[in-house]
Amino acid sequence: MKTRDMVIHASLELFNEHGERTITTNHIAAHLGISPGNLYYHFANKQDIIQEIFSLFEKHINENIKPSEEKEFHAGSMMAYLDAAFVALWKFRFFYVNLHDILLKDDQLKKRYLKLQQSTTHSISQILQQMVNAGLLCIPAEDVERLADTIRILMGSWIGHKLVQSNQKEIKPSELFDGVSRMILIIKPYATEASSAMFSQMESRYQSLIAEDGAALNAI
Amino acid sequence: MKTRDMVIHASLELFNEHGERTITTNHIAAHLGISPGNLYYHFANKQDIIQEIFSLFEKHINENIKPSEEKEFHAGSMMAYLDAAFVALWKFRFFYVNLHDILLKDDQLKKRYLKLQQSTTHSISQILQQMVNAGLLCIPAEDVERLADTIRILMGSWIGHKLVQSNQKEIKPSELFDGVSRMILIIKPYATEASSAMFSQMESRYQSLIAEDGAALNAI
Amino acid sequence: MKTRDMVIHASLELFNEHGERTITTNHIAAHLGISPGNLYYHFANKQDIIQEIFSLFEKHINENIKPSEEKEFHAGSMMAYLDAAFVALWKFRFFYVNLHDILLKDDQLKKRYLKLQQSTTHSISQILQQMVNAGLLCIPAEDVERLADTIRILMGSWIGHKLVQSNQKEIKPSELFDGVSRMILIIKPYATEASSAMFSQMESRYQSLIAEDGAALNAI
Amino acid sequence: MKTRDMVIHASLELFNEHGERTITTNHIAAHLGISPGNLYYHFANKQDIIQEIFSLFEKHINENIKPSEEKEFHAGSMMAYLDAAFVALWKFRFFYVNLHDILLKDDQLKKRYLKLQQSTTHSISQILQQMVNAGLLCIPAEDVERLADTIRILMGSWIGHKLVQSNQKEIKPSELFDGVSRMILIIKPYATEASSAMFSQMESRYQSLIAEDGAALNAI
DNA sequence: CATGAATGAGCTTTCATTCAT
DNA sequence: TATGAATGAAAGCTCATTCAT
Repeated sequence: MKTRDMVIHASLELFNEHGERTITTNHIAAHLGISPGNLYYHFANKQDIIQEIFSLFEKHINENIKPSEEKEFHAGSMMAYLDAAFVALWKFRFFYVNLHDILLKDDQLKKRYLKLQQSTTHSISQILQQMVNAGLLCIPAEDVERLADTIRILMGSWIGHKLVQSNQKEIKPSELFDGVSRMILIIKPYATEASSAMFSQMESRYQSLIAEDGAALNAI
Repeated sequence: MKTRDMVIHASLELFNEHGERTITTNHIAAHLGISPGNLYYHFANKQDIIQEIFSLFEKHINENIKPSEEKEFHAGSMMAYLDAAFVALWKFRFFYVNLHDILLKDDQLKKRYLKLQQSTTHSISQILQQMVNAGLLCIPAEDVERLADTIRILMGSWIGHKLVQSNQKEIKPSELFDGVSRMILIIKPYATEASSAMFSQMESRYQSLIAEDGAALNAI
Repeated sequence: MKTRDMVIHASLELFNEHGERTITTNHIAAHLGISPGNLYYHFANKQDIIQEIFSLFEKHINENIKPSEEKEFHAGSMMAYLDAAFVALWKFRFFYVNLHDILLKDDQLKKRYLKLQQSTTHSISQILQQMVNAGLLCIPAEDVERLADTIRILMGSWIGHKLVQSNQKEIKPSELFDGVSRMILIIKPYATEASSAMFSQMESRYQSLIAEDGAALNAI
Repeated sequence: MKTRDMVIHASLELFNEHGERTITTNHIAAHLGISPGNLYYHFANKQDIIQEIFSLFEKHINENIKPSEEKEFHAGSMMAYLDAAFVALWKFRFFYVNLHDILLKDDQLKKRYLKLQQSTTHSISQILQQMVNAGLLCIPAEDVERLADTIRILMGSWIGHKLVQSNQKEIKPSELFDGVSRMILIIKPYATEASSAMFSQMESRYQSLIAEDGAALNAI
């Protein structure tokens, strides 16, 4: 791997584990066994590294998280979306955990973040609307977008809260599943008769995953 | 006011406005026109100040935010609770905005925070249960606590997200009301026939407050 | 002496001896046996120190270098002025030797410098005019100011050039006198019959001082 | 053009425009679109580049600035000399503006500089002596060399002072002419009756050039 | 209670220079 | 000849904290 990429990945790793505030550029360089000068040969400054991590985040999302494009709605597509979303949040958790501080110093990054936010809300809206169209949900038309936005906010804060609650630095996959199940909890009351069985199935699937504390996501 | 209290209040103010990361102990002392030595006479270190602010937060919550103790449920009691909660979050917003960093270095504070969290979730559970008992909500018994917890998380992150989204440092009261209305959005689908009118009323009340961009909370 | 003043004087000394470019704030602190933090407790940054040295320079000039206010011109007053001026330039030589670099980064200081320059030119003009009025010089009216300005420039660059020419870091007082004698050289050709004797005297005085390589200024 | 020469010329250009202190070897390489390694293949270090620029300076002077070799003195020859000298100073201005710093670290260059200085003073002496011989100036024999040296110093500092005084990075040709006119101002009082008309002519020529702010030197 | 000077480790960043290819 | 990644010492500066008074 090229030094530049090594820096990006090491930074992500260290930021995630110890927080962006704690990790200095010297820490990163030392961790990789390179000189601080070399790090600054590849990046203009610390923010620049963060921006590059954010680019990785955007790429990850574009490649892994897209609402299904099929006309017919499959129950699995929502689950797939949520699973993927929580994995993404976990992989880039330092960002969400320090959102305010990071965006405070970097207007450009803030703009990129807000754009991503918008498109995320849009994706969630789309999924909800698909489900409405399929007769699986019954949401007042004027509430769809606000609901989608609320779900997005909740997703973004979920990992931060889990991280605070558990004393370990590592999060267990089951805790991610718990996040997903909260989203389902929010959506479920809008279920129609046609879909309530499906939601029950989904819930029990996640409950058992949580119970198993499964090693399913170990490969993350 | 005693120096000790002045430090606490000034710190809260400065942390809220500029972020805990930005505000140094010297800033606080200079802002008050006292010496750094004096500040450290009253506090062991910066964390100590934050702990005291947290005490203030606890006190504020205990005094202002309690689920109604009446047996019968009044629609107003939920609104009162939510209003008060969002005002509290706004008053101590720096804390929620930097939650992770602050708790990372301070295990004792973390414990206090987790305790407060628990009791908050409990309060929300209680309110939900009261409403269930009053026939206003229909929530599966096994979901009440998880729903309450989810609402709490959402509340805790609301202000952080608003702060990121709006470019101003100040938040408008209407934005707090928007937060409340999101909570209602989450609860509303559980409404029974008996209460749907009430929820509609509540919603329209907040929508108009948001529209007014009311000066109602100016006295905060 | 207060730390603040110690820093100013040590900086002046070190800048003069090794050049402003070479001397870092850490050098200054180490030289005084104080911590870098302490230095920055007293000064906002390196430029701030330089500004304070410049204030010292202004003060030195205001206190020591003023054209005589007497109506009648005494030969001694010009000599006194020139002597004092060259001593001042010597004392603050680092500034003139790095003029361009120093002013490039500091617009405020540049303004102060330009102001001082103006008043210096004005002082020299005044002296020349006094001598014209006293019938000691014969300078076309339209040339007085340009001549004064030229003399000022020459004075400002004299020490720089001497410093380059001599290999030692120290300058000998005789070299300052050489500077003065150059000024006299510039003015002398404008002498009238009435004053040519006086100029001869002045010249021979400085020639003998230069020859002596006198210890006269050792007390500087 | 060979890489080596490209580096020399680009460095001269960048040093002149932004100052030697500001321009790094990496700037130079980037400006030329070559690698820093390549630059260091051609030059041992930064000083080496400066030395080469100085060689260019010497060459420029030898080719363009020589006192007329004719026995008889023409008024034009002094003007030609001064014009050429100021153009040379402008072309290599970074050197004079940072003289002290540059020579401080490089004894070899210092020796070369001192040699050039001597020969310059000699040239000016020669011109003055020619004019004395031609009965155009009346300078005491013992003053000729000191006067020449003084003129040289003044010339060397002229551009530095203009650069400080004007806020622009560019100097106007008229400002160079102003420099020349100062030299004439220094020499003029030594004029004999036979030459005073000539000096008046020269002065008015430069005054009008200054007034015109002429584009005459645009081809520099 | 209060002052304010002082500490010092450590931060981000720079830049002349080197060296394997 | 040329590349460009890499070095590393050192720069200016910060800030939570200490301590003599």
